[in-house]
Amino acid sequence: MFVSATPILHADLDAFYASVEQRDDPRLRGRPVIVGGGVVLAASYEAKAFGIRTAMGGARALRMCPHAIVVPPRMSAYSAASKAVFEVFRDTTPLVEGLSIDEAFLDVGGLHRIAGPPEVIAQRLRANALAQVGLPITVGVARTKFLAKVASAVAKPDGLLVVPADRELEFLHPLPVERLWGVGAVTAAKLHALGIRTVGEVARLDEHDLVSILGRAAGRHLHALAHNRDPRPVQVGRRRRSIGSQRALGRRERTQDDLDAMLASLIDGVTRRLRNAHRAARTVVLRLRFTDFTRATRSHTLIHPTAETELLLTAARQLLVAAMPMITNRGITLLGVSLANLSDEDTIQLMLPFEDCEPAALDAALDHVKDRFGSAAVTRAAMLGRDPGISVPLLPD
DNA sequence: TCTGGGGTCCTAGGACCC
DNA sequence: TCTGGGGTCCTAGGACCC
Repeated sequence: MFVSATPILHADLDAFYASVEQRDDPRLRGRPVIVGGGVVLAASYEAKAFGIRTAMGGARALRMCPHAIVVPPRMSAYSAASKAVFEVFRDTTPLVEGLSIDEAFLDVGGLHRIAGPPEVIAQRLRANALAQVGLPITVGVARTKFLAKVASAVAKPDGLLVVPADRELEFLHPLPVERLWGVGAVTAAKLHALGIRTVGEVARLDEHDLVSILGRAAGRHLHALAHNRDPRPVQVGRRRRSIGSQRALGRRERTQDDLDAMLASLIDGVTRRLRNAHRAARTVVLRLRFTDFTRATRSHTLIHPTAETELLLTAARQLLVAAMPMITNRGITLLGVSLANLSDEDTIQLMLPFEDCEPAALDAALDHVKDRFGSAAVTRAAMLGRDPGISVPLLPD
């Protein structure tokens, strides 16, 4: 009996921001559109035909295509469009794993009987996205996530590509190494230096050799992908692991007061998003970029997670003050902040040093927490073993 | 007009603990 | 007393992705 392997769809919106602009303004349709200003955030396929690429400087892009239309980004419109498309995805199957604002994996393994074969499902998905949201999507279909993603990249724009289970390596091995997920400029250069240009050539390498060239994780990862071994399932409900915000500053000199004000506004925005997401953070990361394009990060981890602006701002300020000599020396061009080590907002955990975990000390800590949060609903948790602590469900203000 | 803004994951060293 | 192994956490940096 034929048992079909779990088919996975990778759905990818084409030139996402630019497509939204063309959808919302008929005058932009069929014309080269650049979203962004100083830097190209997205380019329509008409613009890409002139060689314009994402992250390219705006001036250079306009030299390549002087009649391109430049529109400022409208992030809220893209966010709304993304939500609408993800609704279409979830109407197809509940097993949707979002990868970014404009792409997702769909596990359609159990759907054959009710919805037909994967290519039919994929075709319908494309039609629905276009009819219901007005945006073109490209879909790749394969037995593994990785191959589905490669297939959609090969098929775009506005395409559909199914990689049959018995033709996988035939499809994969002639492709350039850059198609492997996780191969960027640096890794590609390393491989090229060894005369390795195709996925098939990577597949002929020993895993051990690949690890010695690229490091443990990257080596193993690439070796597996080159043989199309990718057992990762589609995961629903993955949670964000950090929230951040940054601002490019140009090359002007900045005083510490300028930077401090900017930091306050970054923290304000980011903590707002944190609270909206009902999360709390334990680690504050300060991100810096300098005139020579070197970067630095400075981080501090708090004893317990918080979503309070003041606490996080204080920590960020201390990092900034400590970094001032470096900033003065090298000239800052970007200031950013990101919050990591996220947890759910409705619970905070107080971790006590092991030696303090006698009943009396725990009771004292409990009282402190009750004072602080005025909560009668404080519960003790995880008091045994190596990780004693107190878990506190926060009451709404 | 040299290079935006949002993320993820991995590595490596030091501190600390058992 | 000395040495060592194994584990976790924190910090900083780097590669990569869209």
